Amino acid sequence: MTISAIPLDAETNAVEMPDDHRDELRLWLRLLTCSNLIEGEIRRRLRDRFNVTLPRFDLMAQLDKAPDGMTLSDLSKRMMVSNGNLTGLVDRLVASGHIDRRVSETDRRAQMISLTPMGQSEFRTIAGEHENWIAELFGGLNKKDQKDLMRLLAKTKYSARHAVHGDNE
Amino acid sequence: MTISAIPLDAETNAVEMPDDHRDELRLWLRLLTCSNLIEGEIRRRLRDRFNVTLPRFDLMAQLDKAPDGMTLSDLSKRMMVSNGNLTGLVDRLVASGHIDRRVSETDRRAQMISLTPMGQSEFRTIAGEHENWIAELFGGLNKKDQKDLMRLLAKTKYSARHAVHGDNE
DNA sequence: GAAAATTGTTTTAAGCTTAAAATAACCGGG
DNA sequence: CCCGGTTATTTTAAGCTTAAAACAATTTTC
Repeated sequence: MTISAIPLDAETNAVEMPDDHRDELRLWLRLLTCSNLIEGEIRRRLRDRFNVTLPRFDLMAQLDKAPDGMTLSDLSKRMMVSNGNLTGLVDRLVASGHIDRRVSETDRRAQMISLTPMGQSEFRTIAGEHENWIAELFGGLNKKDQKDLMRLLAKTKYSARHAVHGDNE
Repeated sequence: MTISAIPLDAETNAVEMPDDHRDELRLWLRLLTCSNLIEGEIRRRLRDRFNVTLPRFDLMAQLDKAPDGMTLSDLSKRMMVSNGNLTGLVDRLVASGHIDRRVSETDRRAQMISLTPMGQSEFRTIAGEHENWIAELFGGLNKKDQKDLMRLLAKTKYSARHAVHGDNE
């Protein structure tokens, strides 16, 4: 079967239009808009109501799941940010008394980072509110919408990862 | 009809669980992951292949759609970033010869920003590639998936906007 | 037409972010 | 034990981002 066997369909004015990817572009722009809209509102509320930034909150969320603490490298992988970024973030959270850093007992290069009691208590208060905000922001979607969106985003994530890493990782 | 008329269903162990919003939280985390994954890859490719940042590219994209130029305020609204942010971004793009700024003839406070011929030509090269990257990243979704996702994201956007602005705007 | 409100832009201070280079400690042979 | 490679972290330089304050020009209102 040669290429010429494929019949030309109604859309074959394709001479001046190598590939039309405008739909994908619009999809991406809409995804980005949603993400930015929600993230922006979360940042705003965290700042206004709890005087905390999103990166600080994210870091504390990771630590809350690891009662025994984590190293900077672990945090860096989990949060998908650079090591250097974390150095500064951790410095500021230590300074504000939310987290503790102590040199690992088994590896003098590494530091174990953990929430202070104050940090944990403050985080949990914020996290409770945060969960309500998210529910509010997604309030316009019914359970079926949520399920469908979840599935399509899983597919999107897989698709993007595939394109990013070329199958491996 | 009083509240007591509502029968207790199977899920009513709700005593220790005021509202369960974990599904929405997972949905949000997945949306964020998708967005960050794709945006990160786009940033990386823009930098590696064209030595340009995403904000610069976004700014040029706005200008490309407005041949007669735009003011900083217009750009600020379109791009949804702060004015102060734009001042710096524009400074750097003027310095690199991609855009022009001239005082508005009708309003001495305002400046008209527009692409230089070099800026436009460079932008269009990049934009072509960019569109292909997006198509590649979303390649795992068929047309129906894309249509469904588009619809659900529209709903999400509406829902979030509603929660952000409380109906108005 | 002058005061008041609004609009357009810049400055400032603080924090976030990255890549790349530097430093330091570990680990696995030989 | 020491050499080379790896891993953990920090530093550096540059750019992005914001909110708030400042300033300047325009428009509105009386």
